[in-house]
Amino acid sequence: MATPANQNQKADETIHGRGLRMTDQRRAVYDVLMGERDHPTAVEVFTRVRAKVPTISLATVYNCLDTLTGCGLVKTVTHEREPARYCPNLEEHAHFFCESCGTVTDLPLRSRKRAEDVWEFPGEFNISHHEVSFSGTCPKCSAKAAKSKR
Amino acid sequence: MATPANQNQKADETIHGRGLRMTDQRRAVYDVLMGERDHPTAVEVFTRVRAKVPTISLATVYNCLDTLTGCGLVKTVTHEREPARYCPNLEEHAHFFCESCGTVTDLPLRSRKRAEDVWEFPGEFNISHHEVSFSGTCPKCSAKAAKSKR
DNA sequence: ATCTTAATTGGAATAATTCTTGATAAGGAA
DNA sequence: TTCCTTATCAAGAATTATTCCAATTAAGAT
Repeated sequence: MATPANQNQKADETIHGRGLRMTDQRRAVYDVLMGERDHPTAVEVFTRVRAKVPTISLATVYNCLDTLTGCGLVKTVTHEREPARYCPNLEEHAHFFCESCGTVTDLPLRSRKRAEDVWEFPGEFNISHHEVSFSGTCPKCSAKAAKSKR
Repeated sequence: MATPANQNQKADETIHGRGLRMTDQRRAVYDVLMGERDHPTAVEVFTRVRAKVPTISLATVYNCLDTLTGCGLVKTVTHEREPARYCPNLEEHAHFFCESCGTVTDLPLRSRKRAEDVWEFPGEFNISHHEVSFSGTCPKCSAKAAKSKR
């Protein structure tokens, strides 16, 4: 069981609160994201979901991902025009993209820090969103590279 | 004259240093970016460049933008799978995307601040790049919205 | 049980970008 | 200069992620 029951119920309520239905397809997509939290692309979600709902179409996966993000249950993650990835972590965080192995890591905000304080806003900007992405090599790949160099 | 002479010479040297040539097309693309610094898309660069080099093709504009970014003379800016934009500002900075008027604003780094200090890196990550983008409404559009609401 | 509307499906359409191939042009050697 | 080699360019085809569309299916309300 990928998604804890209480999380599932909260998702249900959120969906219903918008006058929408928690269909099998939406639940399955949500479960996939809550299961392996590795920031899959739409196509990856599609192949995983088909294990549970073999008749689902890619268009529906896109639709489900849209509704889930629209409800605020899931976040869309983009990086350099690569296919969009999806993430059920609702806490404020940034992402690290490993150029070597392709993994994506969540980077939590350090306590008492705010992104808005790092850059200078020349005027009265009204911030509704921000997205921060780092890239380079992850700890595993960095270690591997250091060893092979020696 | 869009690009100051000394900037132009530096660009020449950078290009030649890589064994490449500063062709009319590359110069024209670079001039366009240094001229109106409004983060144009490839297609926007294309239409502007055609005023100077009417025979240039879109493929060449893409090629030129690639070589210029490869040489570090220009940066590619992406935001939520919208078409890539191009920016000749080489200082470290973030971008603000106005959801109302579409303009992109450079946000300089506050002195003595570092992006890496805001997020927690669980392990020995090797950072090679980072990209930070905010979105919302710019000062002009915020003011307009406030006035019309009153 | 029926009605109404939301949701799903499969395929076609779109849009940004990349690839391919042949033509052009530029710089260096003879 | 003339030739040779290689980089660059141009035009259009190809690719890829995503969205759109029209027809069917399913769910909840009456």
